[in-house]
Amino acid sequence: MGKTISRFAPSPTGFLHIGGARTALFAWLLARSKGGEFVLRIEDTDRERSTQEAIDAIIDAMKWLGLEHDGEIIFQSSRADRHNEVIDQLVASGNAYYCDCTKEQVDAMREKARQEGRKPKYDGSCREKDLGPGPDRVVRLKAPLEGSTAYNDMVKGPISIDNTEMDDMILRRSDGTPTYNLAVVVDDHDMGVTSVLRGDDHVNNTPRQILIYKAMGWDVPNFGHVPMILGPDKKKLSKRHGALSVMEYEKMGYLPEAVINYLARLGWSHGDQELFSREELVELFHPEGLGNSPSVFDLKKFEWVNSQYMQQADPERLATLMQEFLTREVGEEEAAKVSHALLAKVAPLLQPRAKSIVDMLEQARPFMVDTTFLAYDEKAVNKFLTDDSKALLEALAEKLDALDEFTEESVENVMRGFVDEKGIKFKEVAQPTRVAVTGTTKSPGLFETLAVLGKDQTMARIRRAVEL
RNA sequence: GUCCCCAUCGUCUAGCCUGGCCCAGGACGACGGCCUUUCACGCCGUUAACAGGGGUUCAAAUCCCCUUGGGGACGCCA
Repeated sequence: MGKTISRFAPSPTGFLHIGGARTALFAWLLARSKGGEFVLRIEDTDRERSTQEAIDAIIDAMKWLGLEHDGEIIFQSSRADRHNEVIDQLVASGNAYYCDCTKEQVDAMREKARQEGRKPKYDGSCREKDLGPGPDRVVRLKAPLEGSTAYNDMVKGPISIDNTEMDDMILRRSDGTPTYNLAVVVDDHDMGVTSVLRGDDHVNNTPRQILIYKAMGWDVPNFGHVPMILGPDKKKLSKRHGALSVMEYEKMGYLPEAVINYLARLGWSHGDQELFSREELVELFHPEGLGNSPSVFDLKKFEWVNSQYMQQADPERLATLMQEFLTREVGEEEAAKVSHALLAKVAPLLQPRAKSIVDMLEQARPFMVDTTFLAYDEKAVNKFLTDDSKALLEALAEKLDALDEFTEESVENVMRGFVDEKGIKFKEVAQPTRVAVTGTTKSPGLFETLAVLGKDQTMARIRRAVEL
């Protein structure tokens, strides 16, 4: 066996949701971990439902996640001629045949079988008729009538099904177009795919596809089927059921490496390890670690994972992201009023406190607005900006105003000294100052907050607060 | 209906293949505490699970069978 080639083959009927992204991630990891290739094929043969918009959305999402594919993107719709060529070969070799049964006739066969408690299937009445091409005729695979088809699933282990369970599936429709199962096999074979990792819902297709490989005399690739993702109610996650586009998570301010990490741990494990860098994932991934039962998407844990990455992230990068989000929110002109440098100074203070970029931006608000626009929380004001504390603030302001250098250290020295001098507890002046300067009772450490705010803003805010 | 797959704390999972180290470990959450200038972070602790029943065995979460429950498939959709 040569190098591992895996693939991701979405049908472009909508955005890339979290389940699809996870499948793509595992396929990507499989290839990368073995130094192989990861190819992308768009299964756009359903022209009714496929849209360019969806194709773009899928590509964008994969790009955001960093799941780069090798080579050109293959569009299945462009390969119909090749598919038909294979079908003709199958007919010529006696592994497929024309069938002129109508849909109604086949439905009747299925109904009858179901009544009799058997598996509903086509009864093979045209198998030996030796029909040629003709209008309204389909081509069916001449599937084996006995024995069984088995394979070793990379995640589920050995799977075997009696051939009597399968009927002679249609390879070419009466309108001349190839069917999905045929197209997938031909494409995977032609692309040299050695490992097919896909969603659970394809387990039943696999033996059928193996039959086609065998009929063509092709090597059968390795198959693996990953279980689906469930919503909090244990129901399958679907578009209308909480399965968000991965780009929705981007909009909510989650980091792509957090999405990757969380998704990887959802259904895959490596001992007790929870946090994995992309490099570690590539190094440690192997399909044996994939779980075989469906898992529930847990937003709380995902948030925790994201907060871990927020803490580790480069402040410069966070500042850039905050600016992007701000731009989306208020437009370029307004966003430009907040400097990158300021945001980069604020970010480290907020890193242990923010669980997403959106959250961080929200908490950065007091740092971004000018004193005149600072919003004061009514409760906080009533509780901490009393007459007594205002007097204290005025006295403190004088001391701060005398500072030449307004740094964390100098501010701390002044405040500590002030507390000693007045014989009060630090808390007694800390909370009023905090409220005066941020408008709320919650903020990063006082000294760092004042230092980042700078002398001018600090003084202005204390003065404004005293007047409230 | 028939076939296929699945089943460990609320959730993600380790352990299962190669029985004993498991009266089941980690993580998130929840709860309590510590730290502390607020809020977080961090740290410490508590909570909580082998779906049920039969076997096999000196010994079963681990092997076998059955039941139950969940999911998927049975398309001239992908």
